Amino acid sequence: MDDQEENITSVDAERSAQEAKLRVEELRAQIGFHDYRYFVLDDPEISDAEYDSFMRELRKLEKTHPQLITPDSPTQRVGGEPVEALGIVEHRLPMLSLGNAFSEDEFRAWYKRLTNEAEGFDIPLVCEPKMDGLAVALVFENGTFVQGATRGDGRRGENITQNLRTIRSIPLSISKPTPERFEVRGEVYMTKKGFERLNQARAEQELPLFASPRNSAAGSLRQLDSTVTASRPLDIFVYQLGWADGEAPSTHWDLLNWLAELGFRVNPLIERFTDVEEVIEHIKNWEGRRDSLDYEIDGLVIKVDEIDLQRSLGFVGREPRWAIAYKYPPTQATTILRNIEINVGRTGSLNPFAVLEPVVVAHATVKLATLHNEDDIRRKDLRIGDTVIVQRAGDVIPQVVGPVVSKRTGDERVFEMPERCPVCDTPVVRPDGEAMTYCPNQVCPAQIFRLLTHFAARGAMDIDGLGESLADQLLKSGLINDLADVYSLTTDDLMALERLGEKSAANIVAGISASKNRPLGRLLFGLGIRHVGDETADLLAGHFGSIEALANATIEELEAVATIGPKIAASVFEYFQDEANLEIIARFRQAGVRLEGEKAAREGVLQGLSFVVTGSMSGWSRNEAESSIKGLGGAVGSSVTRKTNYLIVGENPGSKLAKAQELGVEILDEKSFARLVNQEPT
DNA sequence: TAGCCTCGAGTTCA
DNA sequence: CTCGAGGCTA
Repeated sequence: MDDQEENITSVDAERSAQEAKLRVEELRAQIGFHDYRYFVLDDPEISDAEYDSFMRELRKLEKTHPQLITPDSPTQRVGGEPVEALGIVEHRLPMLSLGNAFSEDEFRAWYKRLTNEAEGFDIPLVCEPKMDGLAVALVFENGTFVQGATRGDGRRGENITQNLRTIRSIPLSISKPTPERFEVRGEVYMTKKGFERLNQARAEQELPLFASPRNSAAGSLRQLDSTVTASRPLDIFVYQLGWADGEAPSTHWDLLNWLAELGFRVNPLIERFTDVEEVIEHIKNWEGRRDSLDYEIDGLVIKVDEIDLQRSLGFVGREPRWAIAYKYPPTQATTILRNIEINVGRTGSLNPFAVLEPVVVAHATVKLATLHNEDDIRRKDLRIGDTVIVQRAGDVIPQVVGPVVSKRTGDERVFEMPERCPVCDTPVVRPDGEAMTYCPNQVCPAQIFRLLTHFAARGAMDIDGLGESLADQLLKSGLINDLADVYSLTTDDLMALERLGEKSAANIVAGISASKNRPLGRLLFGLGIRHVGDETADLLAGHFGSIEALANATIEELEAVATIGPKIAASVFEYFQDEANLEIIARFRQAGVRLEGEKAAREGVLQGLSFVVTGSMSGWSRNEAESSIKGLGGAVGSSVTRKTNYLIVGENPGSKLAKAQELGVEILDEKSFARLVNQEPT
């Protein structure tokens, strides 16, 4: 009897679990559909009450059958534990930036270059508003949203999947057939209204206000606790397919429509044109109307419609040639140029900057702006006391555009470059033909200070805890006089400094110690040799393999390296002729700082060879290809020259192929490349 | 020698 | 993000 009873209940339980599963799926589909109607189409089909009752039922079922909860359930948009830190996501295909056109002429020039390559045919173009928000990449697997990331530096971004799930117009699962895996790109933004409401609420709670819709969208997306993100009025427009394992439409226009059909929110203002003149008309049209939108845009993006044509147009550097951002003039403000002061850089360059009467431009208060050099000030005819026009380039970097001449009173002073270094009083020099004026004193305190902070900075030796303020203290106290002194610092030395306890002193010493093992390229970069930035430093490290070898290289040997010309060669050569520099390196050696390259690089099979990559490969991203070349000691160039040893050709190669054939550079296809680096594509 | 492309160096503000 | 400058090709 007992047995039978148990059987019956377990059968019941099974049946009800089965039913619950079906009902849960049904509810999710319903809710997904109504989310789409409400948040994407802005055209709800049912009342809020009906919607709520679906949600309630789903929550209840999930509570009694927790095994049915999946991450793509609408109940999971909000919630989950706050995370400690946002993870890092490598983009399978880098997220690039766009070239800019600031005028009709620049835009026409861009189009002309396209038509030249397309043999004079008219090229259909698609125009879309350029949202002032944050670019994100959304990855879908089997129709389910599985990962979302910020653009970051383009190669890797932050994992904000949980935060993106809270944006209701992003479908968590797609009911229509989709490629097995694909990535959609879009811009997350906040409406002007939403931003104002948010700030109002924050003002009432006496919380600090956000500066702009863009800033608050950025802040909201980077929350560690997604419930905070959920409370922020974010939305998204998708505008591109990153990549897809499967079929996708062959024009950008069709692609956008397809994305819309899949349930993504696509900006309804997107238009397609077959004639450039129409595009220009459209651009002009929108300039006046941009304020009427409830979101901020900083221009329009114009893309080539044909995706095949996009592919064959390819890229220049990090920018696609098949798209351009037409930027509306940035917002400007006028203020008073109070003074022009001088910073002394690491290279001894005297860099004038404007001290401005604080003024709000594009949501930020501007007080300072770089003025680059003497010529620039002359060219603009800026005088101290002038009323000047200020803007933020790319809505970020403050820039003095020029004086308002009509506001001159006659009391303005013309700027004169000082004749002596403002820091060490050494007479300055301006080499022939150069725009910069320099303080020639190699031990000018300003130069030493900048050199030290550069040495310790992130891209160089990356010494934790050694920032500007500590560098300043160390130099002033005389604990450090040159770079090598860094490695003789003790915790006792540091504790003698103000406001430094035992713990932080120990941390700094540990940071210094950890920096001894940085790759050779980082050290070379940190030395601050003129014309040797991070790229050239890596190149030299890979090529020579050790400081020793580099120091002993002749000018000819240096110049033999691709992209090293007479100037860089001379600069490097001279650096190692200087006794003081050699002594510092000797002391690095004593302190145990690594002065050799990576083993892989030095013994790399591609040592001394230079490569250029063109076209796209199926098994490698460009980054992967380049890093495996570099990992084996090879150098990667961006254009084919006589010094190039191999051109690696993927699908739809660009003009580099022709050049390589012309110059007789050896050409490798993907397979032979994979064999060469002795590694199957990933 | 001009023109294109990259790299280097200095920079702002939240 | 900007400008300047170096390297390289045409």
